[in-house]
Amino acid sequence: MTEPSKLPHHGVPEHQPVAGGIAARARATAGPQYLNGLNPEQREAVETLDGPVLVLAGAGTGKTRVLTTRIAHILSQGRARPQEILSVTFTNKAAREMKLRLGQMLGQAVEGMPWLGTFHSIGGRILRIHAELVQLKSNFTVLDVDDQVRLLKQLLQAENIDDKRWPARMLAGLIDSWKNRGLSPSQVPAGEAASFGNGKGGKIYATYQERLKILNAADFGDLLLENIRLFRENPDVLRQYQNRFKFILVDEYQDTNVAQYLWLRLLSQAPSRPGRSLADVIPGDLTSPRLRGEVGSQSDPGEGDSPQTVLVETPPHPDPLPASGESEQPALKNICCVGDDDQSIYGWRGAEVDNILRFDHDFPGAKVIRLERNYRSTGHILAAASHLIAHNEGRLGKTLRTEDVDGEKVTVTGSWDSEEEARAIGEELEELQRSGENLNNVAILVRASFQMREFEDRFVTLGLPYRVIGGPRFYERAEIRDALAYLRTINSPADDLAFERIVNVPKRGLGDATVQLLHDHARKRRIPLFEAARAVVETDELKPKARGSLRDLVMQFDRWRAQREVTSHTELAEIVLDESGYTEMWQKDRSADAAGRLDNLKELVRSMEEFENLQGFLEHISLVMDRDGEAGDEAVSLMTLHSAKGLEFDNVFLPGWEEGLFPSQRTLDEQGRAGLEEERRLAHVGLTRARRRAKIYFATNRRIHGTWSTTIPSRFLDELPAHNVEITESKGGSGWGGSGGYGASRFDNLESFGSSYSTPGWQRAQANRNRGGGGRSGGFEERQSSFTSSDSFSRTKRGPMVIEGELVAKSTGTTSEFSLDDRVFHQKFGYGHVVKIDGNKLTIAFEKAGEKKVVDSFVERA
DNA sequence: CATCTGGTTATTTTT
DNA sequence: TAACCAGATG
Repeated sequence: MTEPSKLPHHGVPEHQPVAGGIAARARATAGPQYLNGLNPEQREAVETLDGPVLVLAGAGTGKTRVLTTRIAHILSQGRARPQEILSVTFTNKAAREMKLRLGQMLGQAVEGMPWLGTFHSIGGRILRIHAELVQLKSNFTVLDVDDQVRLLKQLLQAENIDDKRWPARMLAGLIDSWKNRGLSPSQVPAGEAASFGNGKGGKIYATYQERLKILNAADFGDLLLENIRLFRENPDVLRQYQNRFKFILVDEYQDTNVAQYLWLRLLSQAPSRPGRSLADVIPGDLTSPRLRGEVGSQSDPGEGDSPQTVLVETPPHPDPLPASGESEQPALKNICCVGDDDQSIYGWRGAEVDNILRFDHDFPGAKVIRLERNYRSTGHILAAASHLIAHNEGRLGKTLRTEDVDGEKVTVTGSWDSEEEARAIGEELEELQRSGENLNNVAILVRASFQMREFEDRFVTLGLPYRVIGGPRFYERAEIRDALAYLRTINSPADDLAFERIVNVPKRGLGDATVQLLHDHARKRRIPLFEAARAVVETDELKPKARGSLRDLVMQFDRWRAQREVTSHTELAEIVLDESGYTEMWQKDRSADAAGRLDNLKELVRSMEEFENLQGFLEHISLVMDRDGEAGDEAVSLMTLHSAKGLEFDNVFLPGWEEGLFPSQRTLDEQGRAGLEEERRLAHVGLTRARRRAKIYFATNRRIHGTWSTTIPSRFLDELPAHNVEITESKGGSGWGGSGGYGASRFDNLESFGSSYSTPGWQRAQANRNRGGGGRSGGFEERQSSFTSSDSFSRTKRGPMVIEGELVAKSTGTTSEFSLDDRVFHQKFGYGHVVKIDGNKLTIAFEKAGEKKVVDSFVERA
């Protein structure tokens, strides 16, 4: 996998200089080679091997480097063998990155690090080994959200719950959040359990778990939660892992949820003696005030289930030695958590910032090391980001500093509306391009994905290459899941969810009625759906058409299963996709993304090659598949702030800094101050992605859900230090009558922002504004009327704008190879025909997307 | 059983 | 506005 032949230099982060002059260099020569170039704090983080360590690693301070070097250090010091180190990350990408860097550092393949991976993949691996102890078989299926929802829908129907009022999706989210908090069905506080489906929510959660066992399946949450249950109910198993892992390393600790925290806690205790119970393993103190408050406060004190003890679950067998167990504080393992509280942006998904804030409480005697030397951004950018994040209260506090030059100031640009914003950024991008900047060094980071559309439209007209990062992950795409469902059905005939998914895809005339019949049969005879299908085909319960169709399908699957013995799994996949008519279905589909879907299917089959057999492939696919590729050609990256975490670019554009959008009104409404702080961290993450240039934008008018509304510049703008910020004029905005005046008044407004944030009146002004903002849950749209009138105004403005776009296009001077009425295909918009030609600039009427202006190199003849 | 139509609802997203 | 889904229609 990781080739030892990789260039040794490749993995060295960025442009980190050899730290701090003579002293450091002298010391560096003293230690082993791999310690060279670490600054003193990094070095301390690497060399402090004993006891709990928390490394607070600010943005761009060499976090991954510390983590990998620490592993190298442990190995080279002979403190542990590779298989004795547990090293967890959140994403596959991070795990891959670590493997890669480690391989380079050690000059060796890292196959010997079997326990380096994501929480979920490691949890899943442990679970497969001991599957029978949690009522599963080791080849259990990992369900995706789709499967979960489908299953829950069935359960809701069985309970006669109106799924209009109580959507399955909502329950899926609820169950997921319970699992994130480490709560099994019996542990969910009664009040919460009753909050869904007329009090039946908790019951359905329990039934859902039972159904999962019958289906031999686990959802993502189970990979951790069932793991925790495994450990709690089987102390000997837990002990085995406690013994094995001499060192534990955790990446992105600020993103851990309660379940992950509990899992880590269990593993990080020194192994207890055999015969002792859970009380040893989980000291009562584990239920920290935070957890107790969270779990306990939400249920009635009088409930029989005693929610307070939830986290110290009663073991299956009563503790034989409770008294002595309590007083002992079991020794803690050598656990090292790396994270940055200022980059915690996944609170809404269950991450507990508190985990990192309370680290030294949870792990007494922990050593806390701060990495504050930033090797990424220039001075002004770093100062702006630091100043901004300093407005947060719930943080451990770090001050990033750099030895780099001040560089360019952060710019703030106001525009009339979001369209002008996109235009302004488009022009800046062209300017960058002209000045020889590689577009791979440029990113546009938005708060919400709907903002991307405007940029895409603009870039398409400009012919500016861009790529969208994020969006649905590879294995989440419908075509991939369909293909997987076929393979799952072949592999395990009892996988009802998979069979149900593809029974009528492509259309075979087997609709709801047929499926319902199969369900009835299956339930009555307690057999899987597939077997029910086989049986039903023998009866005359179905209409001849459906019956024949179903018989064919059953026979096909029988044939494929037989073929499995004599064919490689990749070949089998091709055969299945072909014979089932699935490939054909997409070939016939004329929509824009059909071609892409076919590509994805090919990619899926190709990726199967890396696995031994079908079984192995299916076990890992849901955990390991992610889109990665896309390295490809030079292009501007377009993504959300969330998906930008961990990345860096020379030039970063940050549009949409407006109240309501950023910070998001919804977050503010739902999470209050905590929500605001998380939004602010998001802003901090955005700014710190930039190496050399950070450019912020806000628009005065934005269309939200189809209606125009006036917006106020984001409060985060007021929180930027005036000294490091420059107000610039929107380039796209200059030159129109009317808008200049508006722009100027905007700037008046802005003029005050720099100096006002620190003035005494600032707080009050801010409060006023907030009140105005808070009270306008409808106010966001309220101004609409005043802007319907301005709509005609802006429409007249659109005239010159379009011409401008054409001028840019004309300047390229080439004549198009297309002619009027040509039928063409565009990657994004699909099929259409040419209605106008202007140099290399085409106007195309798309079948689906309507009329668009597109540069000819972006379309091909259809 | 497939297709059409109207009502509804709008972040962020590993695994 | 637009995209998605559920129920009514052919």
